[in-house]
Parts: sequence; structure tokens; C-alpha cells
Amino acid sequence: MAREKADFFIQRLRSYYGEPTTALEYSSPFQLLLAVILSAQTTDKQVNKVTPRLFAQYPTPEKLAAAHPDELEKLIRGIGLFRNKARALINTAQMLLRDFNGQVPGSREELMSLPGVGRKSANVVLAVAFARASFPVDTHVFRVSRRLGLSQGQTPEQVEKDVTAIYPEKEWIKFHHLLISHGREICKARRPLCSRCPVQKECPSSIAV
DNA sequence: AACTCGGGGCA
DNA sequence: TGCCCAGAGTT
Repeated sequence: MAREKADFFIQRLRSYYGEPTTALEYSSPFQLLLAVILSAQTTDKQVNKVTPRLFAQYPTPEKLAAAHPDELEKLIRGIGLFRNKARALINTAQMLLRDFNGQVPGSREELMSLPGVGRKSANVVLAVAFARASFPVDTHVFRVSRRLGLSQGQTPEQVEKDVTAIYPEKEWIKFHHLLISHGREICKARRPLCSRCPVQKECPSSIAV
């Protein structure tokens, strides 16, 4: 039931938004982890501006763990919260070496123990690098999923459980960017543009126009 | 659950 | 300028 409803929304939203315009650029679990830490409270597009230099200058946990905070800050300046993120990157690299043999861990608990990695970021790494069914729930996914009636959860964890159940394994990724695009362009937190919405008729939360 | 952090995008 | 966030950490 929920699956059929979600499939319908996917089909309609995909024809409206098309393929994702931006996505995190990386080529290893380590790089993905760094890009995910940087992506908090900003966009993939912004992150992709700094990751090429970041990856070139700090290709390994060893190099990043020994980075000078000031130089790292300069390198990632241009995205939001760069001071916090520079600290998080260095501390995460040190923790990878100390606790995880220099490897990116594969459980949610271990990932969330890393500085700068919350539940949403941990789920991105789990889903993309480890093919685990764990839907990353950001503010857009949370709001749009509830409005479309795919979940009635009151917390991000409850919404994550519902949406993950609808799309097991890696299929979530086909849906994720659509929820985010929709949340950003039409289904906005304040004053959603329901009159332009491609699924207005089928949306249980649509505002009559 | 509410609050803080704190920089880029945009009207 | 002022207002709004594609979160995480702390209380």
C-alpha cells in the first residue's frame, strides 16, 4: 500500500524534477565520510567546491589527522560552519586511526561516535558505502514525507523507519533527491507552492487554491 | 525538546 | 540588511 503510493509519487516527481543536479563527489569511503561531514547545513554544490583540494591535500587519515587547523580552515572556507567542520575533520581522522584501524566503520553506532557525524550523515555513509537500507532523514525529507502521507512519525527516527521500510536496500537513493528537490522548490516549510505542485491532487496535505 | 553554533544564499 | 537554512552537539 505505502509502496504503491510512494511509487506513484516517485514517477510524478521524477518527471517534474528529473535527475539530481548535484551530488556529493568522492571516490572512497574515506572521501565520502569527509564530504558528508562538510555537507551539514549546506549544499552538495558548495561541498563540491572544496573537496577536490581537500582530497588532494589530505588523501589519507594520517595526513588529515596531522593537519594544521588554520590551513585546513583556509582550505574549506567558502562553506558554512567551516571552523567547526575543520575541527570535526581532524578529530574524526584521529579517531579513525586510534579506534578503527584507519578504516571507515560500518555500523551506525560507530559512525555516530565520530565528531561531526550525526544520524543523518551516518545513514548516508551506511547506505552509499555499505549498501545498507537506512534512509537519511534531513529536514526536507522529514517534512515532505509527512505531508505526502508516507509517514506519520513525530520524530526523524520514526520517519526514517517508515521510509526505509518502503524502500529497502539501495532503492532509497532513487527517491531521496526527489524529496529534497521537492522540499526546496515547491513543498517549502513556509508557504508551500501547492498551486504549482505536480502531486497536489494526490497530496493529503495540499492547501486548496 | 529546546537551544546554540555561525556562514552562504537570496530577496 | 535581514531572514532563512541540504545538522550536529550540548543541556
